[in-house]
Amino acid sequence: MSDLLANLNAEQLAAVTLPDEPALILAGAGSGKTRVLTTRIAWLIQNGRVSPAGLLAVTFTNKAAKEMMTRLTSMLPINTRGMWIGTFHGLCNRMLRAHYRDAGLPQTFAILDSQDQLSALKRLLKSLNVDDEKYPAKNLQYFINNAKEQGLRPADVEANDDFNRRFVDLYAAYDVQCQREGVVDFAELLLRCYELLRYNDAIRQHYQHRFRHVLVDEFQDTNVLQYQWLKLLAGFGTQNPAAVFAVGDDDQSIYAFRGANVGNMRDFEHEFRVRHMIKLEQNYRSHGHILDSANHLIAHNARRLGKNLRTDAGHGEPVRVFQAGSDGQEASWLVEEIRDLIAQGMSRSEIAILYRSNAQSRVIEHALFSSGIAYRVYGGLRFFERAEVKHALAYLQLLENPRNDAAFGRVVNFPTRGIGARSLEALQDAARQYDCSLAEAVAYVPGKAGSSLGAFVRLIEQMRAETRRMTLPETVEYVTNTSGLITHYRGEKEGQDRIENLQELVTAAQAFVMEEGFGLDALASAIPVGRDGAQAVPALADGDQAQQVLDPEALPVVMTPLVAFLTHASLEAGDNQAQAGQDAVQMMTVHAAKGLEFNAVFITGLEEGLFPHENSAMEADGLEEERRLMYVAITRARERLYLSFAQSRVLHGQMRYHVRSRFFEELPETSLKWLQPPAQAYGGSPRRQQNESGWGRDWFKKPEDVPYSGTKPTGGMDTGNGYADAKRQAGSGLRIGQNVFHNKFGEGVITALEGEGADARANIKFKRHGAKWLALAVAKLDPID
DNA sequence: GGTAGACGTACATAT
DNA sequence: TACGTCTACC
Repeated sequence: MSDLLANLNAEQLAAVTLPDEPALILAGAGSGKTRVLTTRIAWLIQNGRVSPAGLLAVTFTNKAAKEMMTRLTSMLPINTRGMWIGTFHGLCNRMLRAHYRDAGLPQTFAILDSQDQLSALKRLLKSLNVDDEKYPAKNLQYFINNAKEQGLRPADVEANDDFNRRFVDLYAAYDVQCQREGVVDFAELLLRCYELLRYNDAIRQHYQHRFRHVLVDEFQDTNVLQYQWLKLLAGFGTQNPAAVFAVGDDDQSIYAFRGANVGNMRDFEHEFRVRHMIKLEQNYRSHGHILDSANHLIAHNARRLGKNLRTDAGHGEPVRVFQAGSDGQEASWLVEEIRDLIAQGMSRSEIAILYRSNAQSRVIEHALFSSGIAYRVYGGLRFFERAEVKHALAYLQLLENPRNDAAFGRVVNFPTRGIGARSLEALQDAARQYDCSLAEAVAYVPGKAGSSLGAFVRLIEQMRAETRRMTLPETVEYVTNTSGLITHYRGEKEGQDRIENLQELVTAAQAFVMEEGFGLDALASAIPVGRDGAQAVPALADGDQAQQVLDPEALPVVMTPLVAFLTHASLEAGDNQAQAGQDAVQMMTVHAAKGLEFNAVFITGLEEGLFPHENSAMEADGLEEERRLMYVAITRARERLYLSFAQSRVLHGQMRYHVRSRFFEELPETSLKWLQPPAQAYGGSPRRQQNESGWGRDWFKKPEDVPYSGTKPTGGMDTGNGYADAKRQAGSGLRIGQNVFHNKFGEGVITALEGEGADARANIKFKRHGAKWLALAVAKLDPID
């Protein structure tokens, strides 16, 4: 029985077993935060303090939510699927689906991701003939999201000048457009759900009665609206509020740019009269020098709740610091250090390379690639964000809701059907005139344009009819074929990859229906009845929501497999690379690294202007946020930490010269090991002298070993080197049977070789992309073992 | 009406 | 580098 509590330290134990009252847990990096949160849930359930249906736990990322469910399943024999554990967006979506009518939404509302939102805004600005020089869609997007994150509708936003008034008007027009099209953006999910709870007494009271415990992860990253939502849900100010258990770390607040408000922690403490505040300061992750560095650094921030991490682990290795002449040298040094680590037996996936912005990854990728070190880059274009996948999803969205103008506009002429800009303009005019959706406006367009448009609408209708009795994977496959997408890409020279992604989408649909418990034979567009033993659907069909919400065990599972899949695609953009699971060095931004840990961590590009980023200087609290970001980066490391900066680097196609980051002056000198004399920084002065540990490798003596001398006018990593690489490869003896690594296709094996010199070609069978002929003069191949 | 190529411009972090 | 817009030409 007490198994759950075994191996918790005193602080953790106290947190897990707190009474049913508001609590704030200040959990330092690596202090077992997730463990405390999940053990708390398990303990509450095991001791009968709450039923699985009576608690709600919310996180920010899908990854964290999944992790929580996995751990919970391993602690208790319960099915977590029906539980209210998820992200803010996921949980709000779920509530909105269950109460779509009260929320004023169509049952099958679609979710816009940031990209979709931006194009919706561009469309709006165009239709209103707004000068996009003066009112750029991006600024408008920022304005709207910012307002929504504060819980403000257009009428609530104060506009003190004409310029701002225009923004407010556009915000209002955007909301009207979304409503007409039946789409909802990320911020709207939260705001709409908040309003649902706020203005509908029956629903609010239902959830307030139902959730006796509300647990919040990463509380420091909540925005104003999320906090308000939590207060409503937890019945703040009512007779019988839920116990809110908030876990967070003010030192790790790094999302101010998307509305995170660290002040929520203080507000929570005061408003909820928190009597239980527990600090988890015992760090189980990092060696001493690493932790000292983190503590020293973060002490430079003024506004903190105050916390100091301690560890029982020894000092470990000092933090290695490298000053490179250029970004290319920095990358070469990384490669050498990583080789050493691998030689010492560290697995690649335990090594992470972190950087401030995604653009920095390329030079590093190139160096790793040339050295044949497998790597994986997080971020960038993810699976569900790819153009061809989005096209297929747009067709699927039209099956659910033909009024979705975003989806309609995306594919009405893709593949091309003779519906050009002229026809579309006529269609948009008609839609405006009759105040209807594009699909409905088709009837008003005369002539040839009208008939081509009509044919498209009939195509969609036909697809809807034909897929009525299909399962989700069948529907996806049918749509990719019948839409003409596959045929279209077959005719394109780079089309094969896109076709494979479309096939992958079918596979993803198969996996999805299995994982989500729909099963392989569930119809795509039918609401499953009795799933998870839930009986939520019939009540909804009656239109009697009160009945449904009064049943505390009812799980509002009202999504059809297709709607659920589309939702999944919007809320979880998926992974970006095929080689998951492969033992590869991990590359990502510091933001993306939050919540993760690695044996060895490289923090690169530690230069003024980059990290701290130059744009941060413009924001209030900007520098402190950068420092917290650096704190997050440092505390990712368990055993080894490496810091590097380059005096020159190619950025946006231009050579830039940087001074090393001020953060170096904020780290404890005794924990650092400079790998060579800290030379005169550009425009700055050296603070440090050589320390006792001596110099590292002398990189400056062997410029010929450095793939990037930084002398090229542009980044140009693909130019020039290709042919030289090919010669080197030819010389290095590629042979049949040889395993190779390709940047794009991943691992493969050579099955044939042909031609010589510039004509040399190899047939390679790739694990994930099938067989391909690649010209050695062009393809970048590296032998692997 | 479709399409390929040239040109200009911008670009931090992300559910 | 990557994407939107413009232009020439089919």
